[in-house]
Amino acid sequence: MKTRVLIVEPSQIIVEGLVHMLQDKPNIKLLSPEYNLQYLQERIVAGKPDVMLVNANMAAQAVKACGGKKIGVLGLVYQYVDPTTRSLFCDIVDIRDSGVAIVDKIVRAASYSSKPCEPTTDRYELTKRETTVLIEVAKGLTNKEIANKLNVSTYTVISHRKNIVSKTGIKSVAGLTVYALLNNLIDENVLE
Amino acid sequence: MKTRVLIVEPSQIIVEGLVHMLQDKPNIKLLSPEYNLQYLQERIVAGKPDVMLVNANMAAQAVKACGGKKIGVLGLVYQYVDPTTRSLFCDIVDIRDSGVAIVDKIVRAASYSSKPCEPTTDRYELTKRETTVLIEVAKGLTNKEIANKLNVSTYTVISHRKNIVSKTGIKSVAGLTVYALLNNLIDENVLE
DNA sequence: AAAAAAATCCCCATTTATGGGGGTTTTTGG
DNA sequence: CCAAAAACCCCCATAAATGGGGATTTTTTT
Repeated sequence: MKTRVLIVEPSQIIVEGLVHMLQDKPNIKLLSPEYNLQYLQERIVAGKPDVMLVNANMAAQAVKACGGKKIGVLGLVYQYVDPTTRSLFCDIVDIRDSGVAIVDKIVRAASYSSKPCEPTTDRYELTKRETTVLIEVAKGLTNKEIANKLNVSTYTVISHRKNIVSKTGIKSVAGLTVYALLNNLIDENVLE
Repeated sequence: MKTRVLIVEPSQIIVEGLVHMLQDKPNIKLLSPEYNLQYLQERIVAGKPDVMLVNANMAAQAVKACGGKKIGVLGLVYQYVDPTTRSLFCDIVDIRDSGVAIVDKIVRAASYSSKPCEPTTDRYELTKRETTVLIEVAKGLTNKEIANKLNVSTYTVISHRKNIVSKTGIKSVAGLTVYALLNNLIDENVLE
């Protein structure tokens, strides 16, 4: 029986590429792809995919959308993905993977789907303020500069930073920067 | 007359995607794509492309390979590309661009190619030691830790860091981390 | 072999950051 | 309205980084 695959990916190039690489495989039935998350839940109900191949940046929403259903969720990765996000997926498809490798991962994910991808537990979450502070840290501002920008005392900024560190477990500015980058909190233009 | 386009991109998915998006366009003639840089120069001589669409990570080599020839070089970008690399290209094709946008950029790049893409001048360069220090900084190590790892005194590490700052103009650890990430000096696994 | 560049090392004063502790005031959700 | 969470503020000691200033020894290039 064919594995039903739903691709969820905003890039037309990649969707086209995947479709043309997978469409004639004997053990795969491609559902028509989704380019965004808007109607994902409806698509899942209607299409009954066994496996979803999802842009890694849409990780959390996609996993939520399949809400307990037995769907193997594969992350589609362009470049950098943090371990936390990675752990949401059964497996990772890298954009540089060969066609054979991708088919292989899809088939394996389908068998995975007997145990549904349970949303990972105990995920910390940063508060609004912590997130804004993190962003400024990742932009390279000092505590004093951040304090001025946010109109609070440096004590407050330091407090938030302590919380960020204890929640994420990341101590260094470098690590926090990567974290912010990976979570799309900042982009390449931070390099003044 | 059709614009001759050479795609240089290691990812099969992306190449397939681009080929299927571009192959039937009336004003574009696709040369068979290259997946790596090995025979690029020969391919350029043989195929006489007007435009090259090149993975941005291969920027420097690709521009060098077209050595003064009148070729419009477009950078193909997955995610993050630093301004310096960006400046090597006539224009940037983002992986999320639509088919129409890509065709448009190709056509414009073809007219560009009357003035050949001259490699940017005055590029500073980090020395070997500076680069290794930068990498460790971007991994989040302290000067002391770096000194131990490299078996030099912290004074030396600090010296190197001063040089890095004066050469790159980037003062913060956050900025240096982004820089290292963009230049593929470190990868996602830095998040312990 | 001489000059230039890279790599190494040192000191000092000042600024920032870290890690620990303690709080109060707003906001938010039930 | 009340409890919990978030946001805010403060102090201290220590660690680390920054921004100046030097210097010597290796390597590399000419």
